[in-house]
Amino acid sequence: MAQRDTGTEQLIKDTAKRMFFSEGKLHATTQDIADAAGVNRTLLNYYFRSRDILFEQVATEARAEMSAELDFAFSSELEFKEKVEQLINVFMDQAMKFPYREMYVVTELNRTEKVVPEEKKNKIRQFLKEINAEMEKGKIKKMDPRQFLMNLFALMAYPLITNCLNKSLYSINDAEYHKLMKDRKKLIFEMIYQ
Amino acid sequence: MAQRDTGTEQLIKDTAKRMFFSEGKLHATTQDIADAAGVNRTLLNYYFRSRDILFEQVATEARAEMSAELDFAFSSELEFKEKVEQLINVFMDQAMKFPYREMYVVTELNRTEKVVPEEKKNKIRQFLKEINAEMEKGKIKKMDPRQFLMNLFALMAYPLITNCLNKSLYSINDAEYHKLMKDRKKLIFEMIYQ
DNA sequence: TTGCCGTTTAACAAAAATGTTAAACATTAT
DNA sequence: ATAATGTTTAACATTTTTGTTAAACGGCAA
Repeated sequence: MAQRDTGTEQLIKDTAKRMFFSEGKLHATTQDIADAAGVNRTLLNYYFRSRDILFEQVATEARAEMSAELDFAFSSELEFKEKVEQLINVFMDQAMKFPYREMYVVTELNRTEKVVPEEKKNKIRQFLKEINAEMEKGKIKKMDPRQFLMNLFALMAYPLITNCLNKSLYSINDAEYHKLMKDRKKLIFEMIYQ
Repeated sequence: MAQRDTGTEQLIKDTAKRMFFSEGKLHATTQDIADAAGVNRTLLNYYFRSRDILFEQVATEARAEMSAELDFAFSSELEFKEKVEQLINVFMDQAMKFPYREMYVVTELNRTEKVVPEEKKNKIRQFLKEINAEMEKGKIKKMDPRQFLMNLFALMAYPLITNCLNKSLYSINDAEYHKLMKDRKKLIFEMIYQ
């Protein structure tokens, strides 16, 4: 059998991801995506059968990619301090590429009433314990470990979500913004870890 | 002439705001809003002529409300420290009511390519100077004042945007979440101001 | 009452977005 | 070459969402 695979299916998915996650075009229609990918809209139906299936697939892969990132950092064998450092690095690099991905996943959660699988909750619980242990050791400021985690993710994700607004507010271009975000990695670490 | 004013126009706007800003239902259609408001969909056209006009009006009012909040805190006559304290209070109270409002404004900015008026940029610049002065005085940790501002807003806004996810992750209910957010005010202040 | 006028409704119309089909196209194996 | 098969396209159909119209309703003033 001839498996031709012109890469169109992947192109469509990548284009959808770029529009949703990089450009924040949350209202993109199938036509918008087809145009951006430079293909006929019918191909979206040919490859994915329906808009909903395409969108669901994109969302599922996004969740999986994020999970993989976080798991990588959460369950590495490093010391807590290095683990946090790695988490910041990995997460922010990804968030710089796909600033709206997390927001997409979050609002998707809102819309579809999906639940977080128990397995992931366990990983979080495990990490919360590690945070707590580090606090007991006096390495980081004592607080509710959940607050610590929220702080960490807030500091990483938020400035990238508000990318556009910030560039406008501070009258800076992409390059300057990029530098600001790169500097942020260190700054967040110092702020969190003190 | 008889001005009857049954309050329907306001009801529709308030319902739209609630769905967008409180419930995060960004994909709500006119029918969704009419249903939620318990009115006939035609009334949306009667009062606002078109969906776009209604949405634009809602977005404009949202921007104005946020501006008002921030101006109130930014240009008060308080000392810097108290100003920050007030900002946290005002902003977080609002963000607890309308967790998705800021995100709506931001993505709207993304979609419509609106620019931030010079007047607002000036207010920010002014505040950045104050931040800088406070750093010079050694009251707060030295860093790029823009990073300071991003930190502040990140810590305030993000956990409320990810409301749903957090409640699920930490297996907590609305009341507990509310308490967590209340505690956060103090925590953010300490973290920022140290 | 009766007519006015703002409000509300239902039925219809138009537009936008999505989905389906059949045929054209292109590559590979035979 | 040509049959087979995966890919792409255009035309059409359906569904969803939005917009319009005319008529009904209801309070109030003349």
